Amino acid sequence: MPELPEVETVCRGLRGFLEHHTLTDVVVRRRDLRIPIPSDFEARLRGRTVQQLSRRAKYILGFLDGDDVLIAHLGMSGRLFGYRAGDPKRPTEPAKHDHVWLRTEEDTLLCYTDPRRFGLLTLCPKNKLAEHPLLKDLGIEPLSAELTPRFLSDALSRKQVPIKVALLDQAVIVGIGNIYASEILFRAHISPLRPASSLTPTERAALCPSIVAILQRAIDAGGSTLRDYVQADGELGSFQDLFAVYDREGTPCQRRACRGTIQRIVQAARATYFCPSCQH
DNA sequence: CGTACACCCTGGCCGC
DNA sequence: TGCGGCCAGGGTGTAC
Repeated sequence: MPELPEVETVCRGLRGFLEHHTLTDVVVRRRDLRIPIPSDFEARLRGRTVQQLSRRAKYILGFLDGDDVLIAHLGMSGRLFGYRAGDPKRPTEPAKHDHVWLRTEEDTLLCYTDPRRFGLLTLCPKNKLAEHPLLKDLGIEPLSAELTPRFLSDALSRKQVPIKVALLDQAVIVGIGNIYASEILFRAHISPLRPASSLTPTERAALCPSIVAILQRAIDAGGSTLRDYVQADGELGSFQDLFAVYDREGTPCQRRACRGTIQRIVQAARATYFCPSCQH
């Protein structure tokens, strides 16, 4: 499900439920997620107060009082829902794929749901976070000052893979997933088929503002709602209405004065959408 | 080292 | 209605 804009949206939505609140109850129904939930997970969480929620790449990090950080990843199909006491939508029984239920001292219920179980929930001591295997090789945050034309030039000049595949590489820039990679390249007028190292300095420079603009606009829209993705409070994201190319195979290119038709191709076993007429 | 590919898992949809 | 095949927003282990 989630790329950076969706994870950022979920993280922001969860703050009102979790930040400065204490976990009073932890129930794990399935431990065999992508990484097994540790056996001492419940004991280490119970009674802890969430001091701060933040996002790193596509991970949500919950900094607790005490030694630990809660690490959450939503994989392809993971969701996190918060329900206040008295919310009519609040479930009384776990749904089929509700793997973890958390409660806070004010009786907020937090449900972690993930049918495909590509996501994960785990804990890491704060002083080992930087060296955690899931986090230690992550690249730069695209919505930070680290993203510069200079950085992109250096990083892309050494890569032989197509630029679309390079944008998905979380060791270079984090947070870009399969939807936004196509949208970014459309905005930058760059063909997804171009080897990353073949981009001219001008094209590499054009990529930076496209990355920022697409991700920021998607965050502003509350992320994209495909199939049944919803935010932490159940609201729908709307960036899917602004897709220029993703999932639009066969439709006319929206670019002014372009008469092209959006094509779907497969790269690294994943769908890529682009306009062959105005992306070169 | 970088790259290519299979695989992890469940569910929805489409065609027969 | 049932079934097989394909697809899905992510990430990793393995083989070259």
